[in-house]
Amino acid sequence: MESRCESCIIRQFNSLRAMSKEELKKVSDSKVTKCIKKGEPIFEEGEKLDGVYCIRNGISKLSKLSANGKDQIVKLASKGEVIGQRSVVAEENVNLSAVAVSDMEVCFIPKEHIVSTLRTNPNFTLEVLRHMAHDLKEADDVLVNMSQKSVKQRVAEAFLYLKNNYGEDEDGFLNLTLSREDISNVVGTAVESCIRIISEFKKKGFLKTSGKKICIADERALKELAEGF
Amino acid sequence: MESRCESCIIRQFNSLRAMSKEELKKVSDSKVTKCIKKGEPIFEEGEKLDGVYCIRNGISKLSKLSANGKDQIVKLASKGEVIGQRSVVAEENVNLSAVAVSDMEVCFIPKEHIVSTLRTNPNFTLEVLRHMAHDLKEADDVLVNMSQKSVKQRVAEAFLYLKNNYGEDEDGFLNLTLSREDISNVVGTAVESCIRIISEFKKKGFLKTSGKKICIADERALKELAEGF
DNA sequence: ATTAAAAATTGATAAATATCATGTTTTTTA
DNA sequence: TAAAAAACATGATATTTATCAATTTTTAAT
Repeated sequence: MESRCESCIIRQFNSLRAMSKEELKKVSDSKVTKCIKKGEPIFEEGEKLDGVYCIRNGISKLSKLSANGKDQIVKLASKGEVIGQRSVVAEENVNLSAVAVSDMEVCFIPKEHIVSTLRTNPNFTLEVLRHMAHDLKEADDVLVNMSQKSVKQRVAEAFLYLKNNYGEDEDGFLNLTLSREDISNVVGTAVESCIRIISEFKKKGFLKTSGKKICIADERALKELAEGF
Repeated sequence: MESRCESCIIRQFNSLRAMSKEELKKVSDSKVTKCIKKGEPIFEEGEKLDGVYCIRNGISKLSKLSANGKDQIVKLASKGEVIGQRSVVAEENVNLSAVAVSDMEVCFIPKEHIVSTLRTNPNFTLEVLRHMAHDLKEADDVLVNMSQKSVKQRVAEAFLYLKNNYGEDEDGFLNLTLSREDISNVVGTAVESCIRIISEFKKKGFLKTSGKKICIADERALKELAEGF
């Protein structure tokens, strides 16, 4: 199960691909692979991180607790993404909590290797910068959606997002099943409101369910709703 | 009025301070200083930028048009900040429009200089990366505020923000006066709702006005409201 | 200085969303 | 497998916020 970073495909999707052979070797020698069960935390808001986590498998929610006690999910991160990078780069405590929403396998990489490579390998630094620039744009988009779209539109978008990013199984059900509470925390709404909207979507034939699994039955309708027709 | 980057104090506040003497000289030789009147655009969403803008004076709103035709202000940028950097780094079209909310003086720096320095000077790249990491954290915070606080709380926060970041004049009025519409676009609400809340704050003695100028009369009350008491 | 246009304001009303209460179903645990 | 806990669901209601309409005030243009 343990494998070398040098031969890890996951790496190709993130900034680690800009590391040199030697740098990668050091990372590989010091990395620790961990299994994290659904529901378990990887790190918590406010902690000081000693490294970053490269996701080999599974999906994590990155969220922030607000003053009123609600958790806002800021981002979902999955295979190939590196989390904790922002706080290591900025030399600050993490501003988000990371909790597994499915069983995960992650590689912990001590920050020394990241920091020293940042200082010496401009290709790597630039690669990290590009990823961060991308994340920043996404954050802007999320903000605009949040402030300008209705809850119903945001719920519709959330399901489309889940389909586009994590796909569906052979029977057409979404691969990633989030609890109603998690969906509410992505969308930024009360759980009951979220549930009501899901019920409405089911009645209208936009969604179908089987147990906990959800299936997008009318993608076009959801899209039109999300875009605002 | 024209001056050399090498001796510009503004530079100390942004990533340009990590440039070497020679790099800075090239930048200084090719930069163009521009004056932008209140209300005029610096660049528009979707454009391809040929460089970045370093703000010497004045304040700009960075906003994004949503599908329903409303402008969401994502950030206010002022003296010392470099705008357009994200899109130059990511080699993408700008995702935000920049419009002056007060008279401005900016220096346009052709992107070649930024890009080549990014490739060769890891200190500079790291400095840009740190700034971007900071912006990303701020974006997360804004998102959480937006989704978890009421409009009233967000309006209160907006005024506190204006005071903390741009200060007040000798008579206690905010240095930066935004139109009601701009405030609404920061807060993400309808203009009428925003005006009603400002009226309420005036009645309660939290704010005072004189013509267009606004004065924070009871900062503690606004803070408590914003924090949620 | 006069007129036109834009910005600010207020009221009335409708629509969206949250909250509270309660019941059901599903999952977990002893 | 029974009991407890957690997740899901729905109704009733309150609260928040948006929308529409009309008016006043301020700013800009001729």
